[in-house]
Amino acid sequence: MEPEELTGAALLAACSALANPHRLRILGALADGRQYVSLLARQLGMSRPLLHMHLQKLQSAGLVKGSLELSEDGRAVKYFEAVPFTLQVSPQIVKAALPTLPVPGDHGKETD
Amino acid sequence: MEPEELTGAALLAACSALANPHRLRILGALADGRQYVSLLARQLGMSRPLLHMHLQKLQSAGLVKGSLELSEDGRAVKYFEAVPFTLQVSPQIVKAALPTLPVPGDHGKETD
DNA sequence: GATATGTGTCAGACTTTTCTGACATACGAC
DNA sequence: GTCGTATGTCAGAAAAGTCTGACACATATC
Repeated sequence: MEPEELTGAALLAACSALANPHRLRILGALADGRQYVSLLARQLGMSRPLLHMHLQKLQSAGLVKGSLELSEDGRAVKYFEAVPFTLQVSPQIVKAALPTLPVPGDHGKETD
Repeated sequence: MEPEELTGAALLAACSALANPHRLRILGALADGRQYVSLLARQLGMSRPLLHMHLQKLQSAGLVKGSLELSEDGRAVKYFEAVPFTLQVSPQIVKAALPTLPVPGDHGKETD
């Protein structure tokens, strides 16, 4: 996530993912190390479907990474870990990312 | 906005302010230099009330600064400029900011 | 079998954000 | 006065985001 390859879409996705107190807490908790969903939900005091949704958004932005594994006793366990990114934002960086920012009323498809 | 003084509330406010394509465009446009509201609205192709709202959010987060001035011919003109900030975010930085992140279900007032 | 653990997903309600159109003010020029 | 510029604000609609409760599955243990 160096400034050179920071697209407007990636910047927007990252900021949107970080624009929620729950997701900040989740990311902060994963900074210590990987954890699986159900336990993380108990630690943070939130419902599992809700945590699932927030993790999904964080993963879509590339801020966390999940991997489904099989524990020794055979149960499926999904671990999440924080991606070691460093996001840097300044007015100039935002300006540089604008050309790759999707237009709101644009649905792609117009390459005639 | 050095990491040392980045509170959870400030981080959340900044990310929330940046989590919108219009506001990214506004901030990018102001990276070139100051501009007044009505002209900026025409340049960005958005309604003035809408731009006003977005500028308000950017200002609340401390990302832009507005100043109402009197032009030479006596008309009131409000100029906005980008604050020269540099926001840096990483899992560790988020974790460090968590203690100063307001609790969702907290309305202050409970110091009995 | 029943109970515990883990996984994922869905509909619907609720809340927040976004956006428009209309209204208000003030000043200068015709 | 009327027209143009600038400013700010408001109510209400529309869209997006958030959250819960229930459902599904699988595996291990009692």
